[in-house]
Amino acid sequence: MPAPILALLGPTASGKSTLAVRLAVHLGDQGTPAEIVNADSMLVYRGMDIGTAKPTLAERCGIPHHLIDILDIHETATVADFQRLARDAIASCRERGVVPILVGGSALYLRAILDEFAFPGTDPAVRAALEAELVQLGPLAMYERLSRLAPEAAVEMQPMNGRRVVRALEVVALTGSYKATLPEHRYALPGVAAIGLEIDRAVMDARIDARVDDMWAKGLVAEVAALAEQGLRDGVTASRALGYRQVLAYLDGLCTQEQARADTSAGTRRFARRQLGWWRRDPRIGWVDALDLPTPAELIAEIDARW
RNA sequence: GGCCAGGUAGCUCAGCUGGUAGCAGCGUUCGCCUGAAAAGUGAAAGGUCGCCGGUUCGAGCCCGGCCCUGGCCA
Repeated sequence: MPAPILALLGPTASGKSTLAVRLAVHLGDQGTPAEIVNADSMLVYRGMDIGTAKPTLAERCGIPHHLIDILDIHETATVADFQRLARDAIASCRERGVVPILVGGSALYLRAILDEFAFPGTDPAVRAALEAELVQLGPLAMYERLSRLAPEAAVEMQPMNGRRVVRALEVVALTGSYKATLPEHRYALPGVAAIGLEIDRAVMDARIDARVDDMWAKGLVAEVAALAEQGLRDGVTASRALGYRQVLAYLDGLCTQEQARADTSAGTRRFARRQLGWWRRDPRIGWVDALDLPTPAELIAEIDARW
């Protein structure tokens, strides 16, 4: 009988990381070792600690955490790579009789890991050329091209969404066709129990504001300034992270520090709402109240019962 | 107390010489999403135009009074 896979998800600042560690510690005490597999797109970056609310070593309570601090800020994280790494980490846990607890707020990453998700290939040269054209010609011209090359894919897409249009054109160039819809809600891996943390909107917003203030108090600006010295601006993904992008704007003299703080808050609230949209229509998730959390024992009992 | 500016969507504002209020920005709500996803994108809902009266076929826009806000002067 294979150990189950636990997946813990929820919007930013809902308390996922803390709950995950408590669950892992509890399971360990029960004689079933558990380890945490990160499913958060930004925790992978070394040096990005304050702004990502990366759990500290002390907060990890000795529980091994996989896929944290695995990339340099100038490297580009991608779903496909992450899918492979996370599945490897999960497989490794199961081989060792360890329960993997997948924790994260990157909805696409979670789906890519747990569901039947196959990514067509990529080609850096093709991609770079298309991206250059996007800048040059604008999204509408690219969309028009896609309409000619793959009309069935184009109708599924929004003309102004240059990012998606470029990727579609890349895949068409490489394989001749492109399918633009997400797969069914069906796990590719056996034995998954997904738990979502739900939290009152007003409380969530207040927590986000408090967390952003806390990041500032802990020295986010200094962290970003130091990373900027190391080339953060060149990191395609890392430089876009919430908090980092806004502080970079401040450091570049584009806004005041107070404006950067407010923008980080607003951006994070928007992000949290977008996260919720992904999970709202996923019927497999069992929701628990983040403000009235069950004890680890209760949660495990409920998961067992539902199994 | 006097002078000036202003009171229009939750917020910031637009509104040409009076003709059923603006594809406005932000926010909110809802949606999309396959190699940057803490990214990228679409849609919708919100207004007795400070209050009262007048002029007019018709007033956010003109006239009078009142209330409120900011600035200047006393």
